[in-house]
Amino acid sequence: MVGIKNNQSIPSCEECHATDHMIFKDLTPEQLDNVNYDKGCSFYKRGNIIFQEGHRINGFYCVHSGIVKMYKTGIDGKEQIIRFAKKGDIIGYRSVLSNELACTTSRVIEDATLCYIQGDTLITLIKENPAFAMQLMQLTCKELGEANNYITDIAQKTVRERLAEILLLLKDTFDLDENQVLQISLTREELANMVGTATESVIRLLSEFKQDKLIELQGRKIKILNLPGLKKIANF
Amino acid sequence: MVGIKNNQSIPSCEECHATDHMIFKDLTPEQLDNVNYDKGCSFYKRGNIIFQEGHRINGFYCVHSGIVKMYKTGIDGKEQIIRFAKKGDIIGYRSVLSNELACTTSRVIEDATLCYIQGDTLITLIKENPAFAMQLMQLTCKELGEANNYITDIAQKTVRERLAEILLLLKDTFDLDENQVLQISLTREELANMVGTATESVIRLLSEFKQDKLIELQGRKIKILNLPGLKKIANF
DNA sequence: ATCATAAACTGATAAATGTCAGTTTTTAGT
DNA sequence: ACTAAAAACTGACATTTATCAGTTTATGAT
Repeated sequence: MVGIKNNQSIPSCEECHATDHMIFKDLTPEQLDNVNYDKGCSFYKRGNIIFQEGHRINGFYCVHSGIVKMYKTGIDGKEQIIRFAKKGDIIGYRSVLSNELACTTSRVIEDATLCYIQGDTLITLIKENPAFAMQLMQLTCKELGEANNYITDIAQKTVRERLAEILLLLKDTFDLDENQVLQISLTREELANMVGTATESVIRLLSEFKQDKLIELQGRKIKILNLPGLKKIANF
Repeated sequence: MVGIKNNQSIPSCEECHATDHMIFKDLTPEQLDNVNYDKGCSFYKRGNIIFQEGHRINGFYCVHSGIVKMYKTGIDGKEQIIRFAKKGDIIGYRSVLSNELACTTSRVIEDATLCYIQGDTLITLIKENPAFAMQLMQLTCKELGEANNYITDIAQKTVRERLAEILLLLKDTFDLDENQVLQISLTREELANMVGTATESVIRLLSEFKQDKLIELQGRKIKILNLPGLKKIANF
């Protein structure tokens, strides 16, 4: 069955399906079709909130385009960015599976289209398709491993080392364009909220990196000049 | 089938099964019996290593008694303790599921008996028993949520706040005895490796907490005198 | 119970990072 | 292109935390 809802405004899962890390890659054509048919799609502008920490969500979202940041709100409302989601990534599934309230807020940082899929659909797929269940578990385990690494980094590395590491992470996640410029635009405050430091510290350290010819700065554009140098600073 | 291997030296899963957070609680009696039959058990003395970061493990362990610490080794060999495992907890399952090398080392801190279960057994159970699969996913999701909380804490709270929080965590995980003494014995260095700070800082801060009548210290025994006071410091 | 060893503790000092206040530049929306 | 608002930047200073070196005490194996 091909979903009759498919039209120009509702992108087909097929599009995301090409993405290599797509979670639905183990679904049968029929199962994928069902997801495609059941889902709802929305466009979100930069700054929009998809869901908020502490709220109940009954389904999860799949990012079709754009970039979403996931963060927790800590002391004095200071954000701690936990991760980003881009095309093919799913967000909110943790809350559906563990039946807990959302533990992060997700906010659009680059205009995005997201598909909403009912929690029941996820549960049904897990029961019907063990390969999909394994895929999902592996995703969760991978995220858990990364979280553990991040804990160790924040606990043991200096702010300088962590900032270098975050730049490398951003490079791996969002790539560089042909001029070696990071393909994501973040404010200094957002960088600080990833690193876990004060905005002023990020500003000062970026300037240092620039002076040391490791990077070049033009507004929010960050050009990577010396990758090995950054890796050395980050202890990689 | 009741496993013929069961004898005094090999504890039955039934014993752990009473533990409320036991992961195998959704198994059918037959499935539990299979696990019980297939498993191998070993006794480990304090200080023994169960498995090591970076090594391949083909199965996972279930703690029957004792306490195990899981840590990553960071800069200059400094440990970062990620979590503890006690009766009924399973360790190493993340590596089995994600098919990655172990991302932590696990070392016994209180003499322990652990059962070893083949990875295949876990995979089979996931495929056979969707309820168990869900249970396991929920465990992973819960750990992931906790990891995210921890990231935010380390990134935003002071060492003082984190130490108070760790004392509260230890209280919740290992309880207090009738004299309000923490039922786990950790060195100052281990506390520092949980908090993510220097040993000397933990020593000084514990002294401060003692002076402020929040706790009492006798060697490694920590007696909680003022729980609300600690919660206030930890921002809870 | 003893004893060697490891852990706990103390003080002095250095280094990293946070905070605050004010100025300049950039960004995003009309 | 214009412009208000937000973000980026700078410098001075405060605070926290780490480091180092040395002393005392507790631990756990025999």
